[in-house]
Amino acid sequence: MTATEIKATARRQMALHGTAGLSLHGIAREMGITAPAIYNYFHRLDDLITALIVDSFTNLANAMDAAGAAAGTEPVAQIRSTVLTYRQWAVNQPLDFQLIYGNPIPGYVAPFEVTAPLARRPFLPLFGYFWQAYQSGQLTLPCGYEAVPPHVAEHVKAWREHIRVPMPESLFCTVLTGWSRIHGLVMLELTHHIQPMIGDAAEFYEYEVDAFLQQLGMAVTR
Amino acid sequence: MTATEIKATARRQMALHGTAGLSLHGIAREMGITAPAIYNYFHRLDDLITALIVDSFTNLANAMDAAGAAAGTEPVAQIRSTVLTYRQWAVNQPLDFQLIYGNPIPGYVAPFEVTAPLARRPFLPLFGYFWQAYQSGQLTLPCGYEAVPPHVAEHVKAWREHIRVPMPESLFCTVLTGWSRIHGLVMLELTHHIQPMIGDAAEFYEYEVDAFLQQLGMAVTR
DNA sequence: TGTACATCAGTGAACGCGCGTTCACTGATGTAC
DNA sequence: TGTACATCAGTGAACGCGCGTTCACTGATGTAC
Repeated sequence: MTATEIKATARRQMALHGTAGLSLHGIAREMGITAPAIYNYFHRLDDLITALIVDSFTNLANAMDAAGAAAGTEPVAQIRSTVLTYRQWAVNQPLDFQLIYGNPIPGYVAPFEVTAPLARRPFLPLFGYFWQAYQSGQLTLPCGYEAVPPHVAEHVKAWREHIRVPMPESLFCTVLTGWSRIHGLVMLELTHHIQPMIGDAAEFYEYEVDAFLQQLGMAVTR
Repeated sequence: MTATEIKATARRQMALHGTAGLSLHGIAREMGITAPAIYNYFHRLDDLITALIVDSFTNLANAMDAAGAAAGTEPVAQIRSTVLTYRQWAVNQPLDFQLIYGNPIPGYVAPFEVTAPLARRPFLPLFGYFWQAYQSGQLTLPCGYEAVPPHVAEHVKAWREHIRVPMPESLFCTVLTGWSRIHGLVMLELTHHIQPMIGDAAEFYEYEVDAFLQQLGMAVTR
């Protein structure tokens, strides 16, 4: 038995009973061992959950990185591929996605110093792609985003240094609104709120991604 | 004691322990009664949860309706006010919002025939406002949304009849993407994923709402 | 005004269950000589 | 090749706890006569 097997079983348990339904007894039962055996691999249940969260962020980031890298060197294609992978990953392992972007698990407190940098990782390449497209003149700011409100502008100025992409605040904010647009669609799909209205969530997602890119003046060539 | 008091206590319990942390014993403890007493008001825990969900959808819809009605008769103002209320309501009672738009509660199965019509209610007036704005020529379709993909178009054609708003598929879809845009922001705010990046979530939300309206060609007068 | 009765919200004990965690232990495996 | 020992993953019993739900009950309140 290894920590990896325990985590894999935990993921199956989440799929069956939700992120809040995770339990050492339940995992042990499925593995055919006793619950205390797990303590040889994780000090506490919370540590196992943290490990699962770390894995999820890492796997999501890896999937998005790989998608971007596989899409060639054109920013439009890289962005499109990365962003389609965001949804695909969420749909493929919805519970892992819920673990990092859904309701917190009752009683569990995430160690912020561990999760905060990981939470940024999936999006760092994306900022790079957008910055590259902006510099090469392929990207124009869509209307409505010129005037960044004061508190946000101030905050973003400080934060932008972190990711070493010296893009204007308005572009930085536009990229973030792009994230929220796809995130909203994914969440509404995972909670089954949007399917009744549009039928094919994958198709609708692509439609919205392409609309966003088009609004940035980035022609989509498929 | 009334069913209303039980539900109010249940909401406080959710705020403390999350939606998945709801329990009859916990509610009874806070109310200073015994758990079986609650069975005089709700047949099962699941019925209590369903009642909470019904209340949440109703309260959200009422809040949005009131906001739209209070904003006058100009569609732009009505839309803006309704949509700002969407976030405000979520921020004011985040657990009620999680109850309807977050992870499902382990073991609980929602009665679809009850919740499905309720889930639509908050958005019906919005479709009306958009339709009105479209008819009066105040609204122009933003670029990127002209070509609705085939499966979605087919589904929407059937569905549109439900809400008796004969708008074109492309506009219907645009409105839905508007929903997903604000929904994504609210979810990222409630799970504390976007504050580190933009600082002031309320300000950023308004910025995005106004950008969306502007992209529809709807000038915002505050 | 007084008595008999029905109603019914809430009690308290109990049920079987699952939980996280501890603890002393077993028993297979590998290492040192 | 054989013996003594260390290592350590996994066991099994136990702990105190909280859970949803049932059941027979109590005791206050209101009603009928």
